[in-house]
Amino acid sequence: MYRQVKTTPRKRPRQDRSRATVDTVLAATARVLVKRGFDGLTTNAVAEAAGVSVGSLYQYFPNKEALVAALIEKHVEDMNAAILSELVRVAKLPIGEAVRAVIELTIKAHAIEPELHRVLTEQVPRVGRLAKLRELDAICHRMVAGLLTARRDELAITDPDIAAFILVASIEAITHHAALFAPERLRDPRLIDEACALVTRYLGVAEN
Amino acid sequence: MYRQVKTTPRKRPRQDRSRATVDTVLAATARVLVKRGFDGLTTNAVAEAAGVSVGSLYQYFPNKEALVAALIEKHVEDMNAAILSELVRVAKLPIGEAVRAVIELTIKAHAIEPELHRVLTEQVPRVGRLAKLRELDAICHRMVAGLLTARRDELAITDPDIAAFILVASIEAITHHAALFAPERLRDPRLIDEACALVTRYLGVAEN
DNA sequence: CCAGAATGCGAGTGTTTGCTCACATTGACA
DNA sequence: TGTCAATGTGAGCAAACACTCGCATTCTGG
Repeated sequence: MYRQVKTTPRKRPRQDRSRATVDTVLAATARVLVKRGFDGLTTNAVAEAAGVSVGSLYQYFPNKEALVAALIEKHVEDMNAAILSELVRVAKLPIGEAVRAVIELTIKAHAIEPELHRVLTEQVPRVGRLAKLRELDAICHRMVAGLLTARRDELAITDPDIAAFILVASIEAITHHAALFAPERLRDPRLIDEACALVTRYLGVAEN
Repeated sequence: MYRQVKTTPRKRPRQDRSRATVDTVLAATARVLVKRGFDGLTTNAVAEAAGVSVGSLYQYFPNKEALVAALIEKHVEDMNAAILSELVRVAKLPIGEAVRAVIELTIKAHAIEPELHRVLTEQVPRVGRLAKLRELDAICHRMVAGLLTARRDELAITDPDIAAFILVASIEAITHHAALFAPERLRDPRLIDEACALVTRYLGVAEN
């Protein structure tokens, strides 16, 4: 249906030199995206910004799509890692605190390269890159569903799966929306309080 | 920062004939987008699909951007209209019913040209088209904040503005997410029940 | 019925840009 | 130190595609 192109690397970098090249190119891709926007992202521009020749770029990325795909993958992995790494610790806290911690984690994750995040979500077509997003989304979903199931007796929910779906979508959207449209709200403690209230009241947990 | 191009029509269609052309072209744009994706959207392809020459197309749309901009504008207006037109009626219902009605309206709005909706959200860069989106979002936001304020004494909220922000973002996200990633959920009454629960519990309204 | 405006046409043009390839340089390993 | 693989180079090619322009057709108002 949609034009689908290969985004797997053409060649594996074997020496340190070439690994550095790959990193430089990816960093340059991010810089060009932020500075010139998606329209201004040409392979020549990226190569120039990276201080590398187009040829070298094409040694490791089969096409422009692959460049963007790799960048998106890295970015969403970084964001997800920021949340998942702490989720284990959070699991041990009392529910009220756990909820707040998760929300604050989500906000913190959105503070990772925010300009890049904005460009990626606003401008970059997600053709053929949704698989990864869905995958990470599913991981989040399962983790939250797990947390809810583990404490099921403390909560007023019927189906942990549906509850997780609703909560993940809501918290993500509130954070994302605030980050893009009203960044000042993210510093407003009332927003965090209300987001916590949304979750705790839904879960039937006593508010502190 | 980003490349910004004019998207205002080059010429106003004055006769019925040309108004029909404009409509045909827009409809063709939607068809091409759905069938070939954003990458496959070329002005020549649109003209051909519309059974019109490229020249005619350029009489009314100064460039390809304008084509897409007009389509997006129409689509979001259609979706917003579906919600706003009913919102007045809803305002008179008892709160529990009003909440459910709004949620069902949101779902119904997402059933308007769903394939087009998917392509527009997944593939089309929103460069220079966010103003309209923010504007309509702000309208929704104000309407909901108004509803909340009007019934403030029945509700357990402190700031109707923040509450509206949270609720609009959440309901939109739950619906959108379900529509794109798990359409079968939209037919699951439990999802709607739980979404209602999320809102009513947050607002401190007794559940039925 | 006619003149001028509005609309429609589509082959062709100019530019942009993704990507290649023939060659140069550097590193690994014996 | 020599050899081959790995890596780097960038001028230039080829294709795609947005957009123009000179002309044909249709409509409108008098």
